[in-house]
Amino acid sequence: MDILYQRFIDHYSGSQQLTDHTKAEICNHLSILHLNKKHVLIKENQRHDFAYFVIKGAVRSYFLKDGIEVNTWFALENDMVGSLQNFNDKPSKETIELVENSTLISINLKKLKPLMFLNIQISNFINAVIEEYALFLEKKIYFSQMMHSIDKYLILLDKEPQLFQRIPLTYIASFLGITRETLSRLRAK
Amino acid sequence: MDILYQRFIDHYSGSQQLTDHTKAEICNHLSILHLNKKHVLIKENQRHDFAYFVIKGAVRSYFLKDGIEVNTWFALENDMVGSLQNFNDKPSKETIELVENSTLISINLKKLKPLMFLNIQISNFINAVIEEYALFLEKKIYFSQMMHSIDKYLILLDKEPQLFQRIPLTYIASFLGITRETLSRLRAK
DNA sequence: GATTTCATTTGATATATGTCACAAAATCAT
DNA sequence: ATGATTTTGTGACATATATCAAATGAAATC
Repeated sequence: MDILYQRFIDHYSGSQQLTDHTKAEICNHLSILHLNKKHVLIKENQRHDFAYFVIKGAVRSYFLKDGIEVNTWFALENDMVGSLQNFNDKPSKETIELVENSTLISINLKKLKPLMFLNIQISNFINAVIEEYALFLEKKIYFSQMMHSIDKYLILLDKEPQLFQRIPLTYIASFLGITRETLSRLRAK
Repeated sequence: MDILYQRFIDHYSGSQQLTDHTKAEICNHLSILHLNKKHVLIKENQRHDFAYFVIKGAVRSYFLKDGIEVNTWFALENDMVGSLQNFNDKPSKETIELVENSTLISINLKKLKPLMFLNIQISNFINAVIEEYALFLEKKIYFSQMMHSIDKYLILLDKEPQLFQRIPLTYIASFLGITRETLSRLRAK
């Protein structure tokens, strides 16, 4: 098995030991991709069969609100990107686009998902992926309830300093829910 | 099987047909509770073994930020409340408290969770619960990214009108991330 | 390396929301 | 019912952030 696939599987198998057979079944639905900056993985309002795991690179998610891009998050190495909507055969609410030239693993959800009704290890594996995602969303919500944007800025700077090296401030400001001018002024301190 | 248990199980079994044996296994870990307004189901920073499904009543979740309650959501009939943290044996980040006298089903996570490694139907059942929760969180985040609070107010009024009948405006304002004074002024239009 | 494009910073002003103080209304407990 | 408590509404003013405009700085393209 490719070492990159191993890395993806290890990242989500947690306490559970997967048999070689299960690992092979999962790998059947994985592929490695090399794609360039600005490439769009998932388009808002479209159905897609794939989710992606970032091996190397940076990715952003955003949706359009009154014609303006609202950035919702940034994924770096070992993060998973995709849409739970897609997992349920519904159109994505977000566009997902590369911010750097990146190496990704694509996961064929359409083919992997039905296996969860046949293979309990795969069911628990998918469970782990969704659970990690839900914990991540909880953190984001907690964060978004901070009243002052200066607090949000400082926490983000503390918890995710890499973002400020790799993601344009315009996108970060949008994620924080403020204009780029305001972010610039907060930083001038 | 109690009809209320049936209602809870049906709500999450979705496409999947559960055998009577599986249903019985789940029911072993359910109980019905009648509790009064202000009763605290889950305390911030404490571990708990239970999640709850609202049969009748209203519940709020909040955490303390600089000594101030920040309300994070309100659950009504057929909603599930609890903490993913508890599901992973970690202390809850939120306090969950009844806003009305309520009837609830308690779910013993500590005992139910290990069964997901033994019974694939239970694994998929738990999967459905967590997935619905994650979709709900996604909606909340989308909502929280609305820039103007007037938009948030109007959307909430449209999508969740019952909240305004049953949940004090102070709590709703806190959830919207504005003061009660500001909410009061928005409403005066 | 020069040119174009994109990202960031700074300034002046307008607007939205917060804060504090208090009044009015609704709800609760006795 | 009555008074006490909680919830909601209104006013005056302070502050944070948005908006618009322009300058500077950095990165990509040729």
